[in-house]
Amino acid sequence: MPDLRRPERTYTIRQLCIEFKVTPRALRFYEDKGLLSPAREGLNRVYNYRDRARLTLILRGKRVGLSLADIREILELYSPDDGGAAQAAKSLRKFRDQIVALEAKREDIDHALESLREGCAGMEARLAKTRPDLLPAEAEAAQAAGARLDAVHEFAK
Amino acid sequence: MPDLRRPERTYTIRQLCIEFKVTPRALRFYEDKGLLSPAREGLNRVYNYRDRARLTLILRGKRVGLSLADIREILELYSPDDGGAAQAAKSLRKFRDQIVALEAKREDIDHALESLREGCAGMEARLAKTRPDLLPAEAEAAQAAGARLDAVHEFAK
DNA sequence: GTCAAGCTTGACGTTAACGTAAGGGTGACC
DNA sequence: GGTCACCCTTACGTTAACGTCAAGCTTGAC
Repeated sequence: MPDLRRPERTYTIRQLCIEFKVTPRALRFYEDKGLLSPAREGLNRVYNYRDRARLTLILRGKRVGLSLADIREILELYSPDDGGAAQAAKSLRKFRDQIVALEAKREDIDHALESLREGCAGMEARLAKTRPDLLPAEAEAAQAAGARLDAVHEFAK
Repeated sequence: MPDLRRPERTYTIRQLCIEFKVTPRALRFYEDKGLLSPAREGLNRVYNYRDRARLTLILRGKRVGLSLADIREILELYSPDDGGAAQAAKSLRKFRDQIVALEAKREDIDHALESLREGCAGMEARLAKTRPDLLPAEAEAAQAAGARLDAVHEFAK
């Protein structure tokens, strides 16, 4: 029984599905869209280590909000199919575009987290006054840090 | 002509649409889904400062990949409609859930950015060997930092 | 030999988040 | 008084990313 991550290992569709908690339909769909292209054994799909790596990238891309089309573009950037220096220069531009877009997303997330944390602190302060018994254990730290009740209302910017 | 951000200001649907680069249809849709509820002047919608603030939150939520349903839940957390301490405790849990989810997303973005930057560096190194003339201006820094060509292939994890 | 498990390819259904067109009201301007 | 330029509602269309059957092949277990 080989290590689940040994490079020479191969996977059935179901094995990958279980590992990554997706459905066979999804994997076939990604294949349809050109994001995966596993080998075949007769009719059956056989995924190898590279396919598995691509899948992790696909799912990560999805989690950060990229469309399958975007993800496909990125995956194509990594495959040295090439087409000459002009193509490479174009790829480089796309890489940079994606980096800029993701950095913006990171900013948004940071803002959102800040708002949420403020709202959270407000809630904790409020609960601390009325029903401290309902507070989760680690909330005292937030209180000690000086949570202000009116933070609830500062949700805009 | 009042300051565009004075709290007492109101906005027509079109004004908000232009400012935030969305369509009237989108704003009406958000209203349909319970994320906005502007006042009316006859039939016409009249948005105030609070509505505008909610809209910024809605769009930010969208950019970080939340569904309108998620965003609505969060918005409801901020409105002190209340319902007692039990309700507040529930809200607090939801706040924390969202925070945890967003932190995970941040992690994903950081991973993705790392991969992209490696790929980018690989591309730059490659171009530097073949057609340095096609390189954008600031690329030398990356070269000096020791970009390795085979980084292109380390896209998995 | 047949039965269930797991694979395959269609092909139609579904949900979210709007787009788009149809039809109609109101006020301002020339 | 016609024609913009807005605004409204209703309703059907669209795209992405699958879900959900349906029908059929293979293969090991009993």
